[in-house]
Amino acid sequence: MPHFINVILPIPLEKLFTYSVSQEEALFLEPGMRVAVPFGKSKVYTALVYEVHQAPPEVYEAKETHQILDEKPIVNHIQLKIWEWMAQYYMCTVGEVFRSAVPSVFLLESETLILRNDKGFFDEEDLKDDEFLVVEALQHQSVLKVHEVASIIERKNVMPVLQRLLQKGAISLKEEIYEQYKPKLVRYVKLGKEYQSEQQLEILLETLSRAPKQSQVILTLFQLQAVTKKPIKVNELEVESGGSKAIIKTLIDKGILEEYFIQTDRINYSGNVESPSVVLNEHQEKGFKDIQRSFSEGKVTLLHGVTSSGKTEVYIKLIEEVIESKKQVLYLLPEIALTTQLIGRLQNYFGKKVSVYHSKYNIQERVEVWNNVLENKTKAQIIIGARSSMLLPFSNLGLVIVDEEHEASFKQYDPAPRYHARDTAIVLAHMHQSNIVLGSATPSLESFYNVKIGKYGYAEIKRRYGDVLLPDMELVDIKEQTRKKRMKGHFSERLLEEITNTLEENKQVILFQNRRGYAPILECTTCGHSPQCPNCDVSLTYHQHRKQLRCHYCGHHIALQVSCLACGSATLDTKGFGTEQIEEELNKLFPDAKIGRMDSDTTRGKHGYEKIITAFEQQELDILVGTQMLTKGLDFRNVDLVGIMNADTLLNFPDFRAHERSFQLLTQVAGRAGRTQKRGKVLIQSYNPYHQILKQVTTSDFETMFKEQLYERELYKYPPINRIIKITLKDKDYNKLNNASEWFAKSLRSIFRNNVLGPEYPPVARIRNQYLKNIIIKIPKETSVVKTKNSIKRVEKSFNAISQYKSVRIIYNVDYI
DNA sequence: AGCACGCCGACT
DNA sequence: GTCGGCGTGCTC
Repeated sequence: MPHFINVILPIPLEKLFTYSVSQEEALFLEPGMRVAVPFGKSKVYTALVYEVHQAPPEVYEAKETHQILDEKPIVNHIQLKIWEWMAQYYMCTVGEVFRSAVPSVFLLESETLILRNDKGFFDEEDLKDDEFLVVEALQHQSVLKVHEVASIIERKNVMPVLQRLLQKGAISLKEEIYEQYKPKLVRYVKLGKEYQSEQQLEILLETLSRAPKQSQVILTLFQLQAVTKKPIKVNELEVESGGSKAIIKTLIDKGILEEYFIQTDRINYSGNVESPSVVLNEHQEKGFKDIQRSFSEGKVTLLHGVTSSGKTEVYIKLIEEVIESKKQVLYLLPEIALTTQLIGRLQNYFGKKVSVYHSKYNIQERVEVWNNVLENKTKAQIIIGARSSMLLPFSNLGLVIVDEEHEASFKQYDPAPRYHARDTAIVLAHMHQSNIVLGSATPSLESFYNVKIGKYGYAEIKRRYGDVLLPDMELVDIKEQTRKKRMKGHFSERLLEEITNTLEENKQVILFQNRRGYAPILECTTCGHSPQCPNCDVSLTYHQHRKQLRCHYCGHHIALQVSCLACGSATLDTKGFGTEQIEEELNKLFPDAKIGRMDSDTTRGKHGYEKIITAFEQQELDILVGTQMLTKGLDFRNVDLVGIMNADTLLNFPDFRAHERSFQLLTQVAGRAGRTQKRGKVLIQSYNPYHQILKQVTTSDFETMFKEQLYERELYKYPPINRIIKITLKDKDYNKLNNASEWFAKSLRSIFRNNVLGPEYPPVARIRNQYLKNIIIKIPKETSVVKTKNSIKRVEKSFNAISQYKSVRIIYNVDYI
């Protein structure tokens, strides 16, 4: 009886693929193990076993499995279940989920290697010039890679040449798979075998008497060994002896020292566990009790705590209870809120049980966290991480925390799967029968709505920690000020006054401007022209520090122009402003103050934030200018004043969520002020200070904001009352795209009537020379979401049957944010 | 998604 | 003539 496996391939294809295996392999294999399989003409892919069975495929012959890559499954059955749910719900393939769920090193891909064919006999005379070049190169180098051949013969398409060489018997090809994960090895040294005894050592030192540095190294090693019985690291020896790498290397080469390697873990927390337990104040305690009550009813629970109310302590208390029962904990945060501050705090309580997982960690570290979770190790009992950490191989989740649940960055935008980590985590928690709490100072309308209709439980903390008052908020009308010419750059008199006062009191200031760079657009005041990106339909953004104009979509950049490209006049001026410009203005206005800037330009890299945050914490900086990065979970003790440079850019954003977002963002930024004792001050500059949202922010009136926004969403059939799916069509041919999207929208309209919007061009209608058009489908709450998706898929099928539209890409974004 | 195959215009 | 660009179809 033959045996087969159905596998998931990491590509956007709906189907599973069937390969044949031997009986032994069939007995050994389990779902969740990786296998290498041949796919297409020449490639070898990493696939994941989905099922092992004996039903031969009917219409084709299954290829043989190339190789088994795991001894045990690296993915468990709950993961396979959640992947399928994600693929179904977010309208993508399981393969795409597979690709983004596992660390990239798990997905080995083959590379074609070109080898010399020693057995073959061929006539060199018979070779063409480029063929000869390859053969010649193989005389010096036993193996070549395809791209190396390309550079040798200076051509792009090398396969025909290689095919000819293969036929002539000059070369052979090999598909090699690489295991990319390398355990971290630490290098140790010990004395060589012949020199272990004291006598021999003396003789040795004698012979080295003319090499004082070398004998010093030997002596140090001897002393170190006497003190500790542990192995001696090379680094350690180098530092202790004052020797150099070269000296140690010489000794190793001579055989006097012997080097060896020990595999270590990259993830090691070496700090002390300081706080045995948290003590909650009465408000936190009440919140905690409410959460527990809601959990006992089996409900998803929203923790609504004002900024600085100490939600983290409540989480810690919840975690404590769960780890007692040996279950796993997942603590999800938006990427930008994953700060050293917070990680440090959790490690203080839970020490080695905490592991961190997010994209700034290198792939090797991610593999280790993955394996630790898979093996349910104690060191990975509590995972704190961004969106993708919910895809780790949990087998035993007891608690999921989604902090800052309102954050839009929980939704993956590109590539597929375009999933919302909060919503998916709820499904995941359900599969694990785990509790889940969503926390925020400014809950999303979705979650609060779910509380209102009784679907979610609710807990609240209304007071700030230590009973500190919420900051005093003031709106500043900059329209009036601009008219009266009272503005200094982008600063109103009120804001300057407050900054001066705050600095005089030796307190710190945070200024918020939700735009990085110097100014978004460079414009000619004579003709109104502003430089555009040639590949995308956007104006280029001006970057002061590099004297460049850059496109934020495709990375295209040109040097800063002196005169207008259209009319030639030297009357170029900036329009709009970013953090960089604010920083510059501050330097002039407050020459004595130390000013820092925090945005994605200044916080590159794994430890990017830390430097700036630490500097500000330790009061090396007086004023910190930043984008929304500033809003997340940072706890600065000495900040008295928060200034919002311009609230209007947020409010006028063309999106149905703009008002909700503005409320959240402004409230969160304001929450950075006065977190201890003294009441903080917040100034919001705006051209439109009578805007409802601004009023609601200043009075912290979440309920009214919620009611008004919900009313509007209901009126215009937007979430949370209705669901929406955004369909993006993409093609490089403008006319084809227009026809195709009209066709698609028309077909959809025949089913969903006026619940179809568009097709419309997005704000940026062309990116990387690809034109874009959006269609939005609103799904009324009484309608089946599954049926709707099936109907859409059917429309797509007939669409794909039209040959002229085949090249048009279709992208689904379910619950588009 | 990748990749081969095949057709067609643009050059060595 | 050959190269590479792009459209099309297929992958167990």
